[in-house]
Amino acid sequence: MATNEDSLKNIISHAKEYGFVFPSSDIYDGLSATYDYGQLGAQLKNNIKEYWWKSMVQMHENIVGIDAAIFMHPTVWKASGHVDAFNDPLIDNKDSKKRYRADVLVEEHIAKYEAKIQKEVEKGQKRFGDAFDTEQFLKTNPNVLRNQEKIDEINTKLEAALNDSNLDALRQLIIDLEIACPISGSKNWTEVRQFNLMFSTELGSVAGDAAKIYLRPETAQGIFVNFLNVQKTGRMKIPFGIAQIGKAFRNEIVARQFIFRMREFEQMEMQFFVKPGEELQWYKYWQEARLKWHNALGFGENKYRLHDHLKLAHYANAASDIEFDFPMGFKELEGIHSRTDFDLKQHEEFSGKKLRYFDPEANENYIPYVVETSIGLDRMFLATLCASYQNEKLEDGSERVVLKIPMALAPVKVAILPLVKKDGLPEKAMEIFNQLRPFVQTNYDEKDSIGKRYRRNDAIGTPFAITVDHQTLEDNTITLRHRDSMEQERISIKEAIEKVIQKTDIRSLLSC
RNA sequence: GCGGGAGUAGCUCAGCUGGCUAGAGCAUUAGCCUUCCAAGCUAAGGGUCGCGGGUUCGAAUCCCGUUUCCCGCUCCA
Repeated sequence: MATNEDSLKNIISHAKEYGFVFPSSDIYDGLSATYDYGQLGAQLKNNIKEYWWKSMVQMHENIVGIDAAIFMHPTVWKASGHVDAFNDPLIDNKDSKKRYRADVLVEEHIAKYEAKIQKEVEKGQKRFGDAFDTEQFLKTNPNVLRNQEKIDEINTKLEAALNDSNLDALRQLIIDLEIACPISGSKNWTEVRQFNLMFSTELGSVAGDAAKIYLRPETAQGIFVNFLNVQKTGRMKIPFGIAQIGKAFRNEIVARQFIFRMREFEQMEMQFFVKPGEELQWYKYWQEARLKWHNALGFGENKYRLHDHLKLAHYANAASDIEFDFPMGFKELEGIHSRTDFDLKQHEEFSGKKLRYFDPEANENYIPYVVETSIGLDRMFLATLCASYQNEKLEDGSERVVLKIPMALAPVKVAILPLVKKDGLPEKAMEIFNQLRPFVQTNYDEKDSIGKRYRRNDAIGTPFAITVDHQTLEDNTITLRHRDSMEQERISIKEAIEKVIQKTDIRSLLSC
């Protein structure tokens, strides 16, 4: 375990040292759980996006991409359920240091009374056997009535407190009921605090309830509200998908583990609209398709794990995560959800607009079902970094740190290195540099010994190095050095250029 | 939000029973050397010791507060 913790630390240091990820506002001591992507990080991130976008949009004739605004009409979040569900009243027990949802504590308390009623019913059944009339019993038994009265009373108070967002009343209710912490058994509670997972801000210069809008907590709703626009203008036929890459914001209580959980993050989502009844077979299809996408990167199948959700969100009828083996263990990387027609139906209701698809073959219209694939871009970035980072022991006993980033994703594809800084070698190297630049991200480096420059490029994951030596001036051959094997081959400049361009092309990942 | 640990140069850290101008290695820059797998030579730059306050003749070091990061709990559509 200690080694895993160390390895995340090493990766964080490495990411900062080489310009992949910096703490945001670093010179002001950073901002909690916010990070900036540096010169190499931005490049790597863009490459990941490109891989995802192309495999979704370019490789599927029935998937198109959009880019919706972060600001959306406030009612969107009422319809989606986020306003209600992303709003939790929380309370801490001061002794056990445990945190609970205040309303859940009360509900669990209510459940105790319900259990008592159930017990009475069972007792009654035993005593009276077949002659027992449950309904009659519930209406007349004094013990039951007393408990039921309690339940009703608590429920009334709980609802009143929740509806008025009266946090003090909620706390008072917990104290009056003498609810104790299940762990410590203590009744030493903090204040109840409201945690809203959505960031809000004001639209326009006049503040007020009407102008209060949210930063989107997920990108999916931007797709749902554009369902008809895209379907009509793109003449899309079901099944079809809409893809989107964009930022989302959640005011997490604790955001941690480097870029794994941030308050501002980027999602790559695709909502696939299907005929009702066919959603589960498409769900399976996308599960497999997405695993294939991950496995094409070659990190190893054992790095991934499929985790089915047992407890489903209110909108889903099937859900699973693709988990990745991060240094801190297997964690969610991508979610695949069968969202049914929940979202479109809700938007129909709240907007009053029909969000239906007319199926010409069946000659009927319906609200499509939705299968969603949703991957965290920042998590994908972290997964790539973690899987690529290796501290290798070489045969001669020395060590090297190398990022074995898949070639197509590597921020820099090739380094052009003159063996020495004289005899016209830099000039020759520059020629090659300029030839390659229009095609791939290329670095030129003439400082320090050749071995040192190789190591520097290993550390940022450059898959190829082209070394220009004296022989190059005579016969136009160079040494092509491979990052992963450290092997070298002597080939012509022309061959080397072709090889580098071909091997690092994103197309090598897209063949399906 | 609670508890634990930490914050000193770009990175990794030493110094921290208070006391000269705050150090090392690596990295960076310039020059030398010219060598196909780091760690050759010379020189230089870089730090208000996370921030604020206090104690003291004197604080990186002691005290208080605060902030950021890591770990655990918690939360996680």
